[in-house]
Amino acid sequence: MKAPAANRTSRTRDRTALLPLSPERILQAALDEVGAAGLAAFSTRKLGLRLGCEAMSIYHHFPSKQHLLDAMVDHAIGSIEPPPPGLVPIQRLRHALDGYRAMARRFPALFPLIAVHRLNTPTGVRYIESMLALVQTVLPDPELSARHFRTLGHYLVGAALDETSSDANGPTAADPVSDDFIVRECPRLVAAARFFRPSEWDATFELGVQIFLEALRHDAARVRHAGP
Amino acid sequence: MKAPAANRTSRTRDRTALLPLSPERILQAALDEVGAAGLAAFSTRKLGLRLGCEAMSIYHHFPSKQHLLDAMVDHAIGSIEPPPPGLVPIQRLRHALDGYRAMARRFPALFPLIAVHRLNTPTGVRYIESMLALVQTVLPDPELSARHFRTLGHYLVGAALDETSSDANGPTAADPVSDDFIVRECPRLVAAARFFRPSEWDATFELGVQIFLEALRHDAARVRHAGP
DNA sequence: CGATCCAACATTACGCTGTAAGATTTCAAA
DNA sequence: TTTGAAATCTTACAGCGTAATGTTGGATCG
Repeated sequence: MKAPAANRTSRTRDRTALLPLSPERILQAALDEVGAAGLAAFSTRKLGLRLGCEAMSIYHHFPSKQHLLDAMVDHAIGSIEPPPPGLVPIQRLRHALDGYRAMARRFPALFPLIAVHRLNTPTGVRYIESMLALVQTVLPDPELSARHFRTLGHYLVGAALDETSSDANGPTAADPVSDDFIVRECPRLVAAARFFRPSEWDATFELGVQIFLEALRHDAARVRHAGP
Repeated sequence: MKAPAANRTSRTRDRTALLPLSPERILQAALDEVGAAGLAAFSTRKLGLRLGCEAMSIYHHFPSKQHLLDAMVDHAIGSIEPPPPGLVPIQRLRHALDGYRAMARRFPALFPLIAVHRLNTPTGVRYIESMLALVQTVLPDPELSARHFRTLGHYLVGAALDETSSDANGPTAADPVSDDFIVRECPRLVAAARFFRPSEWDATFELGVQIFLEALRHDAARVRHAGP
């Protein structure tokens, strides 16, 4: 009364022999799928298709789709390269900032999720701790270092979000404004557009980093001057 | 053969008499619904429930849910208060930055969408143009003003996103790290947590603004000194 | 007046989603 | 070989956006 079991069995055996399901393989496939089709189109059924299994089989390794998404974010955060140890603190901080941006560029389709995600996993808090430690090395004052760390983070997330979401991932306005309108009403925007192109992103990001590091140095000198 | 028409008709008459559907009313109800239940739970059916109509009736006023979401973002951007005109440029810019943050706090549940949204509507590009004009008033150089505008925007979005998404809206890690772990492994984070509380957000945001405005002033002076 | 037309709203239906519940298969250990 | 547990599949359900189609009530016209 049921479908031919032989067919199903053989497929299953082939799969389990060649491609046993595992959290690692599922995670990698999920990252591939999001990278290829985008966050919005990511579904357990499509992931099952990519993995060669049914959607529900995934739930044996991840209790929910949210857990899988969390694992993806965790993987991305964990993939951020630590700055090289042989440099002065402020240069290590610079590398750390570049490392975060590089992560965003490695996972552009996932980044909108990363930006909004609370980093309350071991990987996440460890990353935060390491960045905070780096800022405190440059600026030992507890309050100022905490605030600088926060504002630096805000700039980082904002910049990475802009660079990744303008890629192709963010929702596009359903009826965008015409070029005519922009040319007619926004002369400054038209003139500045030249510096908004992707080829200019590196330089613009660098300017922001420069501004923050300069402010950090300045406050560090001020604190050193005020008290021991 | 159909359901009693009298019942349906009377309900319809009551509704059209008391609450005629319109884009404005739908938009307001949508903003209320998102504010109350969050972006993730926002659906055309629930919106219909709130409006006292069927889900499909909404489509007579908005061609798709995406159009409605775009209208919400547009409304939020359009609600940003322009800075008072009687101040020196840098103080107007300061007010403009506060105005953006105030908007984010007015629409915390919607902001994750705003942050990722391309502002390519008349309202959006006009807002960009006005902010760019403000930056150029302080720093006339075309390239530097364009880059400063961008980095300022990145900081603004990052800060607002952090303040709103930590509210309650962002996805929460499915199995968060224990407090024990944090206390054991992240001494700096524990020490700094005091400055991460919501009561400290104003001061931290102000520090970031200060840093950027100081950099703007500095570059403006540099440009004035270099050429006419 | 009745006929006509149309904007506004409702109904139904389709394919998609996440996932709960239960059946089934696979495989190692006893 | 039997047993037990782990891994996978099947089925089913409620909810989603929305295409297609119905229905209705009021304005416009002869």
